[in-house]
Amino acid sequence: MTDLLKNLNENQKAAVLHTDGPLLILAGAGSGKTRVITHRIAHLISTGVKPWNIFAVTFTNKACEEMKKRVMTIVGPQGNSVFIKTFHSAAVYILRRFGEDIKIPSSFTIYDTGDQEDVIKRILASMNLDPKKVKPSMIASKISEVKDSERFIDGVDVSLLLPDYFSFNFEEIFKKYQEKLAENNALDFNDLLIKTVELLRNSKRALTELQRMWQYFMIDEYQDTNHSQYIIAKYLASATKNICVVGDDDQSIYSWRGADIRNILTFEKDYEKTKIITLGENYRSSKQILDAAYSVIQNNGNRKDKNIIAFRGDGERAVWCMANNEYGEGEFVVNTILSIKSREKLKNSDFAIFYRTNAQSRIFEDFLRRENLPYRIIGGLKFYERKEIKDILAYLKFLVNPGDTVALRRIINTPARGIGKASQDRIAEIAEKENLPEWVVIRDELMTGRVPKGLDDFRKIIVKLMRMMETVPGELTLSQFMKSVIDITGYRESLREENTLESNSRLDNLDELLNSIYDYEQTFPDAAPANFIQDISLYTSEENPSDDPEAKTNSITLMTVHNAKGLEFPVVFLTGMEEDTFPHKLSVDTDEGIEEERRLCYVGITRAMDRIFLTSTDLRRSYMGPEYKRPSRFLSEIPRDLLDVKSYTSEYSGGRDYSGGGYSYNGYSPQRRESAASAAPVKKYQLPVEDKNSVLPPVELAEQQELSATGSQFLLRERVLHPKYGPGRIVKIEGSGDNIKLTISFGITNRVFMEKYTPLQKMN
DNA sequence: CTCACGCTCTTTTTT
DNA sequence: AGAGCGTGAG
Repeated sequence: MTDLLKNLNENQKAAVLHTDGPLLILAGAGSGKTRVITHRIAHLISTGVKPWNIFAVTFTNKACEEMKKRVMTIVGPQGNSVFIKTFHSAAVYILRRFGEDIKIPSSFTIYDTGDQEDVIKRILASMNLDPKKVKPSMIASKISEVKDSERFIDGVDVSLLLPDYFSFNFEEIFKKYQEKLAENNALDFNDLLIKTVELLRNSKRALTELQRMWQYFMIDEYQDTNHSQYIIAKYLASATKNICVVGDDDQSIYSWRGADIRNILTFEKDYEKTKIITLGENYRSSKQILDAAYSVIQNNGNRKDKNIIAFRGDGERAVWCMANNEYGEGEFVVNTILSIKSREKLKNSDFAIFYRTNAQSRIFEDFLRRENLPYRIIGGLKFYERKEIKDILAYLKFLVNPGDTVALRRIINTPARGIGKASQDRIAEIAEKENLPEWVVIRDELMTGRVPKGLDDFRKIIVKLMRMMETVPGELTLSQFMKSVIDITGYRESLREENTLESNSRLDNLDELLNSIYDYEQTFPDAAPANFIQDISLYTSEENPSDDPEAKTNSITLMTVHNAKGLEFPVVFLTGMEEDTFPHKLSVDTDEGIEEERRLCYVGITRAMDRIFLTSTDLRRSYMGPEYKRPSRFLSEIPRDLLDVKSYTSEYSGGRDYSGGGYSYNGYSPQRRESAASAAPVKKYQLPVEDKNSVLPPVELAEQQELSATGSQFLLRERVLHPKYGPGRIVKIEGSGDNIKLTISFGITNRVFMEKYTPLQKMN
């Protein structure tokens, strides 16, 4: 067992050896935190603690997976018996076992954000509120915010928690929402935690039982816990007080979700005789990277200053590359990857591209595909959020829980059976009047008047599937049953008939779903449909289930900075380092907002082991049109001697253009070209000729603008007056002679005209 | 009732 | 650039 401690420093050792009593580990980035946790688990087991007596929770699915993997490598198969979960899945486990004590049937389903919004939409409709003026997503996040709040969890009435500035009755919506969920036997993400708190408060039996089972607690990312998570931990650990929490206030990035940084700052007050251990040595990043990261985070006022010691040598300087636009940024990133790969023996999986928002991923994907570089995206468009997957899972949800009207609405006319809105409303009406579930109205054929033919089909399909499901698992495996669901409902058939590119990809996705169910039942052979449904809802942040392991290890990773927490890569690209992108526009108004963005930036930089590239653009297109960008303030917080500044200009524009006069200019004039040492352009793309000039050139390059060689009487970028559309600007000239086509931008929209037939007037 | 088309609005991070 | 909605034809 001395082996276990061999590769640890003094503080890490102390943390591993302190097994009994409260322990607070302040673990800076790269300080070997996960290592300590896993070794600590191994050490506990080696001293005779049973694996199933250990409870370890992390915050995200990915971190959880990582921890499981690493525990398994150290302790072997008995690692399987250690309870390692996310907070939410731990809550599901607890509620499934003991929820009956507070009247939560164990068959409850979990509503994700989409389901929540469906419920809210229907409530808004019933209250005659315009979903355009009152956005369901806004209501959903407000509801979530209330439910996350400390006072709500401590029992304060909703009416006292609501701001009074709403033009509508929020309280009524809230109450109806809660009723609807109860009616549907559903819990949302907040409920999982809240109900667990309620259970632990009210069920002595549950608490005793759980406390007997779990005697050692470990909570990772403690700075990200919200109030209910804090309470849950407190209840569970109250018997033994063997609680070890790990965190770093500099990496708190979830306050918008109710995470309360005070939980870590006051831990020592909550638990008497807390032992505090600081892990201040960074083993991950080379010194220059660490210094850059540190120079950023130092600008936060509200933090405990810590002395982070770089263990590694100086390494390479951080690079800041200013690109002319997002295509330049994408090209720079991909070129740099190719260039590094050609010089150094690095695998694709050694590279990661981070961005602030998921929407930024697309351009990187395009460039990576172009170069045939395999990549995988974490988060973003999630597999289980695809329409066809949600549809089929909605069938299963409904079969398991026929009270789930959200699922019913989803499937009743999917595929189309001629049961339209009118019929659906009538069913709901009858159900309301007779005080029966909607499904019973359908099942017992209580509908009067004109009954759509398809309704009878639907009834038969559901009854048949319900009978079939009774034989699962047993006669039928879950995956066999799900295959039947896809077939019997006619879903597969309707996609086959469509026979488009899209429908075929949907069919593929359904096969992937069946594969993932098959995998699931290998792990849990006795799993009933209900268990599967419950597990799957929490699985949403997982990547595509069919990603084969090979691809996983040989792919470049793309993800948001939030998703990057806890991970590390030899080469990191932190992209979109512009004001209003990172820090994000919606966070810049408050000091707290800025500080959280800064912590996020710190998290991003400290993921890098050997090299970090920060990129910004001068001009970025969004759906609002092109916008001039100023470099992120975080860049200016890094001293110049820690930054290698480059610039990169791409002529590629993705076949689109930036022109049209309508872009906003927020006062920044790019005066950077003097340092224009172009970075590692390994390879220029073959550009379609007509794309060549379609990027609006930077101001100082404007004079280099070539004259159009097509024989047009107009010049590129010339201002013209169109008789019908008014003033515009020529952004593209194609063809020659009588066949010249002009693309003219009028603010947001572009239109193409034949020069010959269009009476344009020059405007200069 | 369904489908297709065109219009509008979209602006963060995740369990 | 894309989703979601309303409208109008079949």
